[in-house]
Amino acid sequence: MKADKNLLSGSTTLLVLSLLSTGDKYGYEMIAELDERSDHTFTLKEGTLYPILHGLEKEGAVKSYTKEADTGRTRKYYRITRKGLKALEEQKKEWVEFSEKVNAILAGCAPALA
Amino acid sequence: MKADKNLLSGSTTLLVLSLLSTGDKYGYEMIAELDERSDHTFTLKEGTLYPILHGLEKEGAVKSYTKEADTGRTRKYYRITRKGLKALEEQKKEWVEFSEKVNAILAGCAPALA
DNA sequence: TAATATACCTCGAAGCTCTAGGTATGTCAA
DNA sequence: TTGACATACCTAGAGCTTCGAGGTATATTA
Repeated sequence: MKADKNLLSGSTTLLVLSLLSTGDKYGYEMIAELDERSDHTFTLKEGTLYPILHGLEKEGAVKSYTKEADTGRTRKYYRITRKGLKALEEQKKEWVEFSEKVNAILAGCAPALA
Repeated sequence: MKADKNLLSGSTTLLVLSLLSTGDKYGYEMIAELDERSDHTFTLKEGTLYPILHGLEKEGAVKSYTKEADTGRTRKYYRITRKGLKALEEQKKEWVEFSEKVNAILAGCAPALA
């Protein structure tokens, strides 16, 4: 499980932007959706996600607004910007190249021990 | 480029063990081989690799021995152990699962902006 | 003989995530 | 109505990983 945590490092922004590309979402919702859609592999902690969202907003990749839910509770929604979409495309491309190269290295390694 | 650095995080040990599974190697050699086989995507720094090798040796995943090269220069070779091979298999499996899940999330995201 | 490449090493800075705390509100059961 | 729990947001500091920058030493080559 520890390895997963480290692997996750570096792809969290990509995952968050990817989520937001399908529609506006609020923080708590993103954590639940990522956790569910990854079968509990990507279980972002709040202490991880919120700073990331603040950072993305500061660099203009997302914009936030508050909206009241049916429950009466106030939520802070995030919407991806054009700039964010461009960043998403770029990071997606980097991820594909990266993963292909890791797979190429792994393909060249010896098979499992008997 | 920054993203690559972060993506690399967490997969370095996997890559190093993978290299060693094809034969004994010394540090400087691993750096060059990884760099070349990845088209300069995985350019491990010495300050990164040597501490990793020391850590792997401490936990019994590799063993080191010195050997004199034809040039007369002394090199420190590393050999992967049975324990290291098991770790490699495990990390390989984790990587495959992880990358598949990232791809699944990405597949669900909106297409590129026009 | 001086510069460069090889080959090893360590320390402190920087970046990212997590842990652990805090605040506040809505829901539901006792 | 009150206490527990889930929802929903936030931050500060610890921990882990990589990198940058430096150091040491030897072989090659100009």
